[in-house]
Amino acid sequence: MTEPNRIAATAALLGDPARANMLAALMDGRALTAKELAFAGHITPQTASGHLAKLADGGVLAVEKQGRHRYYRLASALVGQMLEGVMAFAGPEPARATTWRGGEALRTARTCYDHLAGRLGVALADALTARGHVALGMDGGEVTDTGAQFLDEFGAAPASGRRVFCRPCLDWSERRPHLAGRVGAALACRCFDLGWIARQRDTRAVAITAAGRDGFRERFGIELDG
Amino acid sequence: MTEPNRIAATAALLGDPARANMLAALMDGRALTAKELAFAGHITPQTASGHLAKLADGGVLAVEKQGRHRYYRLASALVGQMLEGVMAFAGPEPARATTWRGGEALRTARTCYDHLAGRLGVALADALTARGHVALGMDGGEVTDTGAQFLDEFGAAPASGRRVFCRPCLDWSERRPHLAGRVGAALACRCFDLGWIARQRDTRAVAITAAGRDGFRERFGIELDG
DNA sequence: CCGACACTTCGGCGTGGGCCGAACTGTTCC
DNA sequence: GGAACAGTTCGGCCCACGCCGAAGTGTCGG
Repeated sequence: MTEPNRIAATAALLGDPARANMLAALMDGRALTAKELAFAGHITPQTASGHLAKLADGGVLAVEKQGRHRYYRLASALVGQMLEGVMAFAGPEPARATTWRGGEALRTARTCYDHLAGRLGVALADALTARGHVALGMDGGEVTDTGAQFLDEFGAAPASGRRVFCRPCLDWSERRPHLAGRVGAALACRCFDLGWIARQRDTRAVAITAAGRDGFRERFGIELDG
Repeated sequence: MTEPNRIAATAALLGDPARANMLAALMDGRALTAKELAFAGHITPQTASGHLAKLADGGVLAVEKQGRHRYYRLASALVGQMLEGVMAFAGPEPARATTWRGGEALRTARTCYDHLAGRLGVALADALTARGHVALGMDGGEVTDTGAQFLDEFGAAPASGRRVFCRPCLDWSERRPHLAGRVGAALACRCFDLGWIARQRDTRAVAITAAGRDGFRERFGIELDG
């Protein structure tokens, strides 16, 4: 198969509404069962089964059998980045301000594959930038020495070693880059561990707990109205 | 339209072989006429016209009328990055080494939207890294002070100002990151201006000129066998 | 003005693929 | 063992969409 045809085959996998919905549901990095994904795709389990088989066959999803359940998840970080790329382009409804179902919660805080996005995500990036802990641009980003120290203290030290880069990820609701890559993943993971944020059923939106409200204010100076 | 549906609609645009071929032809950043794109997509002009209208309508392509010609090009850098993301995932034929039509030339040196890729692209990235001019990782990259000075002398200074980041772009043939973003674009542009490389008809592969062979050896220590 | 050319629109054909109901496989739990 | 449940496979329906030939619009050149 030629290269463009592989592109087409891959894109076609993402190009069906039911599959796109299922993939969007998996963008929070969790593994879901076939039934849950059928619900996410607004289709019956039989139909979902066919779609999931195609996605797995195409290397987009990885599947893990566990008893009578089958857990599907994005096959690799490359898949997450590919979807991010499409989302960054497809972006939010152009111009005309809409409030769609559950939109406000999603805009406030959500996960983006393995890191945080939405107003919380960009606020974190802004706070770390303002304090000189990270430098972030459209093209790339980097953790400074004080930043590495801060993250270490915070318990979100990315695997140490060479220079630590932050991959920027274009936020589709805020239209600005936020922290992704290893740094973003470590930060999000630590926030979950601290109980500052919590996943919710059937949505990528995350809830900010009372502890989180305090924590984000004290450690990052972030005040989220709402 | 909900967010996943916009993802699906966008991906569906890329998910047709004829359209994927046309987009691949546009990945070198040039603007092509409808007829040229019909050839690239292996379809008749009527069919191409329909596809191009859809792509333009979806914001993927920008069109410019010029006399009786219509020049189509990728609408924005976001489109290029989206396609890069899909290509990075769809990647080369898995494992089994194939030599496809024009494959060797493409593997040696090609353009990737607005920067250089292939063996030449990663060799440039390696050379600049080895000399401490840039630091590049999977997640991000940065131009050092000596690097900024070097690029300035070379005539490929990216718009100055704040810290200069390099966006890494996963090379689908070498499976390693090479220089993209503003830095990669400036570098590629300068190499074209110097006459070190030249575009070729009907392919994204670029030819390395005699001057280029010398130049890359002298300035970057790059010796390309072949 | 008229032919050549680039490109688009229209109309009709064919097929690929999404959809679901029904039936089948495999696991869990009592 | 049998009921309940997750998930898949099968078969048939149907529509969306890609395809091209033919015809229409607009631009260039003599």
